[in-house]
Amino acid sequence: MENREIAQMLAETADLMEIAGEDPFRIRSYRNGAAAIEAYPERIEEVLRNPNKKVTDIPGIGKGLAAVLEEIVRRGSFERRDELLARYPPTALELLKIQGLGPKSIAMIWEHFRVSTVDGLERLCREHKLQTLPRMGAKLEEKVLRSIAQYRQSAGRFLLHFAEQTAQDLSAYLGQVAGVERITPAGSLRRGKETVGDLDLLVTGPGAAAALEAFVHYPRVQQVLSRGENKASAKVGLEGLQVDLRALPRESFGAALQYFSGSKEHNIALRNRALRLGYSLNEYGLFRLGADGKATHERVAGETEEEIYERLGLDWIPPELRENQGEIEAAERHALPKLVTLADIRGDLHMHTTETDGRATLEEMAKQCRELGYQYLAITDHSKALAMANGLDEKRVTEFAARVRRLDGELGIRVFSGIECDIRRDGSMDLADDALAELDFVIASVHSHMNLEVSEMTDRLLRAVECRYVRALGHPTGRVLLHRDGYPFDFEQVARAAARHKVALEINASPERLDLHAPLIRLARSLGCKFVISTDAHHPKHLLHMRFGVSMARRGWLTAADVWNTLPVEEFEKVIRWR
DNA sequence: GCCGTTTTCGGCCCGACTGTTTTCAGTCG
Repeated sequence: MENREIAQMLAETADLMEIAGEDPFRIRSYRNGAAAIEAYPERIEEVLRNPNKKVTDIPGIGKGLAAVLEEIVRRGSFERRDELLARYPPTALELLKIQGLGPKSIAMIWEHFRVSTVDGLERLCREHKLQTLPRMGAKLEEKVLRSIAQYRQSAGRFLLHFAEQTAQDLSAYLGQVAGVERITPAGSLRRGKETVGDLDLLVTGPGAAAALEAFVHYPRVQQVLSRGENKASAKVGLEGLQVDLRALPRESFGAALQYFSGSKEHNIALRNRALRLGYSLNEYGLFRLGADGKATHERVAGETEEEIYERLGLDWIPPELRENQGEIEAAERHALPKLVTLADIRGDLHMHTTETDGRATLEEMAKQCRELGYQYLAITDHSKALAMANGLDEKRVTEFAARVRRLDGELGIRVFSGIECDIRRDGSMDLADDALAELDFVIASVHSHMNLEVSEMTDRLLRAVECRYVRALGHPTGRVLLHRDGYPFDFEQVARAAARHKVALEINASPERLDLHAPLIRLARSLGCKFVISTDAHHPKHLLHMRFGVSMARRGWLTAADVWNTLPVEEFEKVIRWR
């Protein structure tokens, strides 16, 4: 079993314990344990098997959880979890994802109505039965109905990094099949879309058929949906991500890659273009049209994507741009932007340490940044409004900045002192000016009061952007993927102000946020904004999420020149010290 | 349940908001 799945089992049990009203500190231990295991670089199964190692050496794992881990690995569950699942149906966990309902309410709803599903909950709200329970009223019913609608929208989709991980695991497994030449992800994963509905994998080589056979016997397959000569589909993993694996002949690999990468809108436009030029395009290749207007068997392209685009009079279009948002016209004019790449990134400008809610020290984070080949980083812990994260007050800011200055240069990498400063409800900064003035890089972020009126939220963000110490606006929309929409505000107005005040908009690379997204990036760029791409890392391994932020930037048509943290350190320093 | 230890049990992040109350429980971050 994968660490991620073990962690999920512990976290779910913690949720169930919360519904059962158990000791909150014990629940927290389960959550801590889950986080520790998820972040642990080595497979827990291996650690348990190795007599020279102890799982209790992992911080957060003691005797109790060690026994639980052993039981999970041995039989796929553990006693406490089984007991709780006998008391509460597993669907009750789903209700926790409905905003406005917590464990106490879910327990009460279950006790009173024996309702534990989203559908059942919706009925209770519509029939105004929820408000018969203590402390629940009409407003809550409305809120829950809204949350249910939002929840349904995101159901069945998966975060980009989860889909990527599944693709990598599967590729490693299928790569061992003899005669497999290459395995390539297509679909929205290849386009770098922030969420993925299902995973398309293409496999070529003489062993492609054998790969299909191996795929349906992949140990993590939960359910085989279909199995043909050229394609197999299955639900993979406990999470049930649908994977479609297609075996392809080499001569049509490019056509299939193009076809299955999408987007649908891009492909429709491309096929229309092919028709106008006297071709027919499908997943097997680009074929010449006959005198009758029907496709002949004369294949003029198909082995690579490049030759297909070329035949259609287009430069090759990077997958991230394939949304039929002007990329075909630009490719025709040879005017596609030279998109920013991961290799362009020279620093990471948003991360947390053990000083607040991060899991590694400032030295550990800096070392990891150096290993990634960066020239610089900014340490940006939370400010005091985020009490739950042990945010820094003015005194600690000053002390911490001094520590950062001492460290700067010592590890062979520039370390800038920074803060992720909360924007208070009225738009003022959570820290006094003289504290902010000590820092090199101030990110202003909203973490509270997210349900203000549009005008109030807009004014709040405008005031933050106007603050002379602020250099970047952190995760500007506040969205959390599959969980919460961004707060409403006049983005255009704020972006204009950011451009005017030389405040960069952050593209937050954390897989749960990926905020900003493509349409807003393009809009902001057109208004003259600059950007930073940062990971918001709370652990050294989160620093590797930079690639997701770069994908978002590419989807937003950005070049290296649009992104501050592609600058060499001397130039970057000039940019942040301009006032 | 973990941790650190004044080695055997006490402490473990908490403030603000919301909707429901009429003094606060539950939720959120």
